Formats: sequence, C-alpha cells, structure tokens
Amino acid sequence: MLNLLEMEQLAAFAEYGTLSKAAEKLNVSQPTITRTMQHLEEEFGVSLFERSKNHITLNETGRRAVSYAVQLLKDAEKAVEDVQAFERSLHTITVSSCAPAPLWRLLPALSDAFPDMTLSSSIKSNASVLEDVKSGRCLLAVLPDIPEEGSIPETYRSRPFMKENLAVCVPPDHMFAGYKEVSFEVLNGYNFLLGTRLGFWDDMCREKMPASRFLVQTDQFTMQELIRESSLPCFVTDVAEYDEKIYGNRIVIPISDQEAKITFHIVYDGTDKKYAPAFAQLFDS
Amino acid sequence: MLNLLEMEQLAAFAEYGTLSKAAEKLNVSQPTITRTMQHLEEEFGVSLFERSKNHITLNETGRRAVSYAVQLLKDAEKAVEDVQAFERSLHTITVSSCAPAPLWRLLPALSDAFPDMTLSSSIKSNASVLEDVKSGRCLLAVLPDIPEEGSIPETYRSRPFMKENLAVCVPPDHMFAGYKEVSFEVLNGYNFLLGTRLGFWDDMCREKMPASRFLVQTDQFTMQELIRESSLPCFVTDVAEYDEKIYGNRIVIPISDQEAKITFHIVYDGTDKKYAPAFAQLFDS
DNA sequence: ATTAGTTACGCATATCGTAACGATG
DNA sequence: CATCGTTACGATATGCGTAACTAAT
Repeated sequence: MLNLLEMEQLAAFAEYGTLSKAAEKLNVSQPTITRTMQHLEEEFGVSLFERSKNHITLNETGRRAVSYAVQLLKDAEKAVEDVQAFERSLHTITVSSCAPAPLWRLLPALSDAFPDMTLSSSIKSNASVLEDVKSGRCLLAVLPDIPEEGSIPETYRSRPFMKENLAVCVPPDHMFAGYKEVSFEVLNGYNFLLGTRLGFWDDMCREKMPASRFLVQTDQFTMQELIRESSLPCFVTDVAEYDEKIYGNRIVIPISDQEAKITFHIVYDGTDKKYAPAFAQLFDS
Repeated sequence: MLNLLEMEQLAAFAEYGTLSKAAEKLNVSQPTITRTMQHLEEEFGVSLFERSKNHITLNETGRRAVSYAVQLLKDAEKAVEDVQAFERSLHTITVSSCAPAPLWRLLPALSDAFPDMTLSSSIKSNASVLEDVKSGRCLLAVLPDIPEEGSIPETYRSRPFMKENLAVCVPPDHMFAGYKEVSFEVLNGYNFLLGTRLGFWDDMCREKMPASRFLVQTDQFTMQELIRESSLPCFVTDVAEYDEKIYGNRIVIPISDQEAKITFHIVYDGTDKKYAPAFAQLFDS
C-alpha cells in the first residue's frame, strides 16, 4: 500500500529537482530518499525515473505519479483539518446576526441553556446572514424581519425575538434638540458619526438617507471622543443602555419611520434533532 | 501525517463493528487494532470513539473520519492503477478499426515501424471508432470514409489506406452463380451466413438488405462447416485470400453498389509529437 | 574538488504478537 | 464463561544515519 510519507518525499524530489535537496528540505539523510524512490517504484510496479550514473530524473510516468502524490497529500491534510473542524462544530453554536443588540440578550441565554457549548457569533449584512442560514454555516440567525417565503428552506422556523427602535442623539444646542421625534426624510442630508459593527442598521441608514455622509469610526475611543467633542449627530437605540459617560448631555430623539422600529426574528432549522427542541423552548414563548 | 495502513484498519473497524473482527479480517492481532485506533486519535487530534469498559464505538466525528479514510484508500488505489495504466499506454499503440481487413496490413506495418511497442487493436462499429478517436482512447483509427467535417477535431489527419470490395459467395448450383455481379437490391430478401467481427460491413449489410436475415455464427468452425454443408450465401472480400479448404467450389460474385467498394482511411492526431511524424511517413505516400 | 546517487553496515526504535488482565452481559 | 478491549512485555523487523564507493562536472 502507498505510504504518505513516501509520497511527501516524492513530491519534495519533484519540487527540488535532486535527491540531496529533497533530503535537506525534509531533514532526512540523502540515502533515505534514494531508498524511498526505489521503494516507490516497487509499490507502483513501474519505473518512475531515468537514471544515469550520478543523476536521476522523473520520467513521464514518474511525473504522473507525482501529481497523484501531491493530490493525495492535499486530500489527507484536508481530511485532518475537516475532521477537526467538524469536531469543533459539534461543540459550537454559531450565530449570525444582522445587528449587535440581539446578541446582547441571545448569547447569555444560549450560554445558560448550553453551558458546555462554545458560542461563536458574528454580525453581518442581512444578505450574508441569509446565506449563512441557507448554507448551514450558522445554527441560529437573527434577521430584522420574517424572511420572505422561499428565501430560506421550508423546514426553517422564524420566531419574533425582541424589538429595537433607532434614534438620533444630538448635543443640546443642535437644531433637532427640541424635536419629539424626527423622520429619515428630515435627517437626510445631515452628516453623522457612525460606529462600525452596526450590521443592517448601517445599510438602512445609507439607504434611507442617501444625501447624508457617514463618518465611520472604527476605533471605539475615537468614536467616544468625537461624540463628546463634536456636534455631529450619532445613532443610539432603546436597547443599549444610555451611558452618560459617553453621551454627556446629548439628547435622544426617536426616529418616527416604521423602518426604524424593528422586530428581530430568530431563524433556525426546525428539523435539527439536536437543537430544534431546545431552540423551540427558548424562543416559542 | 496520516498513514494509509491505519486508514485501512479504521475502515475495517467501521465495516465489521468490533476491533476483534477487524483484526481477524486483516490478519493482524487484536491489540494492533487497539493501538492503531489510539494512534489515529492522536493523529487527528480529536476523539473518534465512545468507549465503555469493554466496548468501543465510532462517535460522530469518528464516522466522518471513516468516510475520509475510505475515500483516501480508494484514491490511493486508483492512483496506483492509473500510473500503471499510463505506463502501459506509453508502450502501446492502440488501433480501433471498423473492419478486420485493414488490420491485416496495418498491424504488421506498425509492428515493423515500432518494434518495441505493444499493439492493441479492436474492431467496432464506425460510431465506436469515432468515439475512440475523439476521446483519445485510440492512437490510430480506421474508418470506411473520410470523416465528415466537424465529426473529429481539426488537428486530426485522415489518409486513404486501402480499398476493399465486398462480394457474395455462393455454391455453383445457386441461382446467382452465373451472375457477373449483383446488387444489394437483388440480394435483399435472401438469407445469409454472417461471421462475427465484421465491423461496419455487418452494419452495412443490415442497412442495405433490410428484408434479409443474417444467421450470425460466433464460432469459426461452425461457420466453416455451414459454408461447406449449406447452400446459403455468405460474404467475402477481395482482401481476404480465397481459401479453397473453406469455400470449396463456391463462386464469388462482386457486389455492384458503390457502397460495397470501400476505401479505408487512417485517422490520427496530427499534433501528437511522439507519433504524428512516424505516422505521416507511414501513411502519407 | 565538489556534487550527486547508490550500496553496505550497524544501531535504534517502531511495530507486532503473545500473554495477562479487567469488564460486561 | 465467552467476548471484547486495554495494557505489559519481549522478539523482530523496519528504517534510519554514517560511511564508503562511483561517476560526472
């Protein structure tokens, strides 16, 4: 039977051209490679090399054998990696969410319900979350609406999870400071501070206020500094606790549009024997 | 690195359910299998089994590892077989012919021109020969006409090789015995003796004489006996030497149709560096 | 003289089988 | 008590590196 260690030496010889180089690269003695090449010819039952007195080259058959050797090595490596990844996946609950806020409630609940499992979450656009659901890359998805008919397999369940309302947050001397509420239409054209990792809120703001510019801050401290020191409006929601240290005396004005009042939905595979019952208990209430 | 021998033991365990059975089937001691399974868990870096004190089963990860093991074993086996097949192909000239007669001249010529090569020939229908050419399953093809434009890749060359004329062969008291020549139309409706391995002649006779029945003889001696003892007409060609021992006093009457007068053509890949020049020399004259 | 490949030899260690043990049904 | 899996031990074989040799540039 073929031996992958021998395959590796064959591949190394093919790559480096001489037995000596291959031996050096693989940290074995040069006679070892000689022996292995001889043994490979026995294994394959054909001659793989052209030999002159002090030179050895792959012949046409040898080159073909090399291509198989390389492929087998890749496959074997991939097998190990995949088995390890599968093992990890058995102990991991993967969540893809369209926004950060649902995770603040969801992750503690999951951690409580599945104390032995690793939780892995990521925030991405609605489209990416949908893809993750469909491909099975996540076990739980959080989307801002009930997914459209046909956008996900029928076996998946969708359950309302929590509401979140978007608001703008302005300094007391800002022209909006006295408003009870404000619409996207009115806001459109003003520039905003925008933190990263807002998921779909990010997309929605750009869509609803195409004339506005969003000054994206990747660094959290910079963001906080700008909130204090600039008069630019920023966004908050009713789910995040309002932190005076950050927002100082800024004033929160709810956005009046329906689109700014979101009910997040949890989506999961209703036929998953391992998780569906537990998820049902968690989310069906 | 993974070891295919260990993969085989893992696959055997999966197949036979217990370590003991696997050991027995593979003709190794049972502790060997125990050790191998332990070693496999180290290699993969994950646990692959559920163990109780005197029982061991594959867990979910283990089953996945098994599927990779099986695949790797298949691939490795296929690699060896393919390399051997490739080696053979390097020393073999494969000819697909639509009829036997051209091979009688072609094979000796090839044997002469390529004394170190093995010759491998087969007789099949025109369609099969065309497929063999297109798929590269044969190096040389013999077809009854110049292949139609587009039926084979443009890089292929077609050269006339030899002619063959079909005739019927009847006893002296047969009603056709006095004819100078005879057409398919006249022959249509009569029944004939037909040897196997006639290639495209077989198809042509059935096409041109749809009302006739062909009594196919697979055994050569039965065929010869029937030629002697029956008055049924059979087919001969001008290429096969007329053997009195077989045909006795039978009389040969040429078939007058154009379709019974064939020029065989050799077809080969004109871009094949190894063979095209030699083939050109053999067939371009 | 240097580099490359093969062969010979001796040692280290890996691997296997036997045997003994423990657990289970 | 028959079956199954693990552990321990000793023999052997496998495989490696060193060294010596040949050939080529």
